Amino acid sequence: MPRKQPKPVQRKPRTDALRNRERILEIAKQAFTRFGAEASLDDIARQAGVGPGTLYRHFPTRDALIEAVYRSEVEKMAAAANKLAGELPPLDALRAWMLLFVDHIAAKQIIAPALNSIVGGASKLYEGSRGQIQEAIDILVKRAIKSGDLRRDLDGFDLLRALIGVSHVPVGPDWRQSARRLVDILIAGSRRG
Amino acid sequence: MPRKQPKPVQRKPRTDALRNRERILEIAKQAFTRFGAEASLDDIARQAGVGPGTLYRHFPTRDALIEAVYRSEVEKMAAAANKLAGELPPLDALRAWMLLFVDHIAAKQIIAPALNSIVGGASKLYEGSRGQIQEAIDILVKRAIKSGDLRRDLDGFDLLRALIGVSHVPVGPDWRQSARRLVDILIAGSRRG
DNA sequence: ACTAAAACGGAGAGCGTCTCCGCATGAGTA
DNA sequence: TACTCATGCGGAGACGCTCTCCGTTTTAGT
Repeated sequence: MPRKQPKPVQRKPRTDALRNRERILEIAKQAFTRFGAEASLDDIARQAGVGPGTLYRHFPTRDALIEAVYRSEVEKMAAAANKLAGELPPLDALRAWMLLFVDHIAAKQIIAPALNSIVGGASKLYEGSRGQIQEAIDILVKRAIKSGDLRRDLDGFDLLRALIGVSHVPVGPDWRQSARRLVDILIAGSRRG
Repeated sequence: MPRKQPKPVQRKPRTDALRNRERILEIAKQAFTRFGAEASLDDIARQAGVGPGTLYRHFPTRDALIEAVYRSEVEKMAAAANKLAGELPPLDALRAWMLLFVDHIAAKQIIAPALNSIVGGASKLYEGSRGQIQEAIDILVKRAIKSGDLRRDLDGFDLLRALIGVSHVPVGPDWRQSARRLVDILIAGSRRG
């Protein structure tokens, strides 16, 4: 009998690793906001005071970094869905969430390509975030279908795609109004016919 | 008195120039379809049998090339709008055009980022194509408003954005169905309330 | 045929991505 | 505290892409 089992150790992650991870995320957030999703990763690493190797170890792909940066936003949207579902009538809740979604995006225009990656990304990496957002809108849609407000054949994902489209096309000053109009159209068109 | 005026010459463009331009467009079309809007321009040049310099002289920016490649598609969409407007009742024409739009895009999935550039692009270069597409949908929307089928506050551009959104998010096998569902929703939501 | 304008195309500067691996550091242990 | 080795660091460098510059070639016009 071995006295020391191979120890399924899960050593505490090193503090410098954690520190670096945070630094990178912080800088990346700024960089993506300033320069869009194309920001130079080596630049981010440099500004964060780490080597490129470190950045790539933490986030193997650009997409992984993007997802990490926006993960908290995604989680906020998911939380909001639950909250709204508990507070408002089905249809109002859905409308409120959709408006929240576009507002949220309008606030940080740059998020759009990122979101696109998250929702559409083929990579397994996104499964998590995509799942969360999809779940969020599904909760609201299903509830509104059950209550009889919406057509039975409605798919939340379709709405999501339309929303992303709106946020994707860069646009002038009437951004917000345009977005609201579209949400109205989508909701109106989603009602039980 | 100068015997020879500076001759406002408009020399016939050299045949090799034209030939190269066509070659580049042809290859670029294939490349964008295969690899998306990120396809390597030097590669395109190489395959077209010209130097990078030649490609860049004809199309100073990647966007310029993209627009040139898809210009004919844009023109097709514009022509279709006119044709449909003359053949179908207002609402049917609009629906048909929207379906055509997504089908057209579904066929060459890769077109989406390009379209995005064309519609949203800040650069003056796009003015032409954007104008054409916007005009196309506006014709149909305005007609349907006039006939009383659609809400008066509808903006064709809003619909366009939604459509682009749909085409933008890469998606699996149910692409087409999803697109049709969304068109239905948009049309239903656009009716006079 | 001749010539000047037009177009070509490739070498190369510059930037970005991403990997590899020798070295530094800090978590566990006594 | 001292030791040790897994863990993490970071920079050098290979590679690919974009875009420019400029000497050479080609062609339209005469």
